Amino acid sequence: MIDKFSTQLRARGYRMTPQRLVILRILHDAGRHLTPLEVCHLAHEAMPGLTEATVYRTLSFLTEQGFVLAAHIGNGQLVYEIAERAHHHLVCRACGKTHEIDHADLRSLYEHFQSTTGFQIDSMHVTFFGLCPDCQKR
Amino acid sequence: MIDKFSTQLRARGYRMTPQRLVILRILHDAGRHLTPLEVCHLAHEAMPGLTEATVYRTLSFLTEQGFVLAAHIGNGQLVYEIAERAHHHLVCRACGKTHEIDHADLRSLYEHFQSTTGFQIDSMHVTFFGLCPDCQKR
DNA sequence: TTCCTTATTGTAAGTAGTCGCAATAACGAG
DNA sequence: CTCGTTATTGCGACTACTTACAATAAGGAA
Repeated sequence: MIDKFSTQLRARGYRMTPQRLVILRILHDAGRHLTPLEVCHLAHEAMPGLTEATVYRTLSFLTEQGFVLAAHIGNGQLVYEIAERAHHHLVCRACGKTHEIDHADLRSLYEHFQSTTGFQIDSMHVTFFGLCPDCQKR
Repeated sequence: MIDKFSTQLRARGYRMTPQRLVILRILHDAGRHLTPLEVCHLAHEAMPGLTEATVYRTLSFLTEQGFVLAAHIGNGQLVYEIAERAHHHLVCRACGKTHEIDHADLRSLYEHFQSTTGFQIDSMHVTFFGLCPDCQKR
């Protein structure tokens, strides 16, 4: 799976490096959202020489390349996740509870955008904010 | 209009201050997205004593209160806008071109969320990324 | 108007994230 | 396998943003 990433990178004129491998593996093994700082810590354990700047640069590079998905989960917090299946989140503005939603639910909206504006949307990890059922009662 | 904000703030136990007035006026007069730093500069012109920390705190406070909408427009960039009409954006990942879309286009999706998950969504300013028609050709 | 409570600000120090540049190393060519 | 090109890293300095805390001032009550 990570071999596939390497091949694709090279095909596009980029290079696979130990640093990128470490970061991909961390995101892959985590199987959940990680903040840049969490990735920094884990990466530093796995490869002490790896610097913070490289982590930030790598995360945004991998996101551009489509290997990683980025999402904003409230008050400016950015998180990253390996790009395995497209999905989205509902986050409760009050208690922070999150609910995952399938990409299929957004497909018809994206088709609508495509036909009315010509934009081909590739946001595969959108966060919507609101109130969960419990917090609506209060 | 700004009087209405003052009244609502006081009704909720908060206070209207010259700093908040300055920042609301800046966002209102701009009539477009502003970055926190743009707001800092404009606020500093309008009220030299006003500090950066206050601008950041005020923007996030006004967002919580629903007077201002925040949106992420790519690589972590956060922008603010006065909350006058709900709308969303399509942003081209390649050239940065933006296209505004009406809130009505998302209404049925939000109703779907409400009925399947119980979450009441209040994201009134979502950004979707993709490729604009021109960049798709290249 | 004056006083009192406490929300809000400024200050200053801290943390998170970015950028330019020289050194390094991936990897394709020979 | 060796070499050369150039993508990528580490470094260090910088910018963006946040936070704790004491001082200030908004605005309700008397």
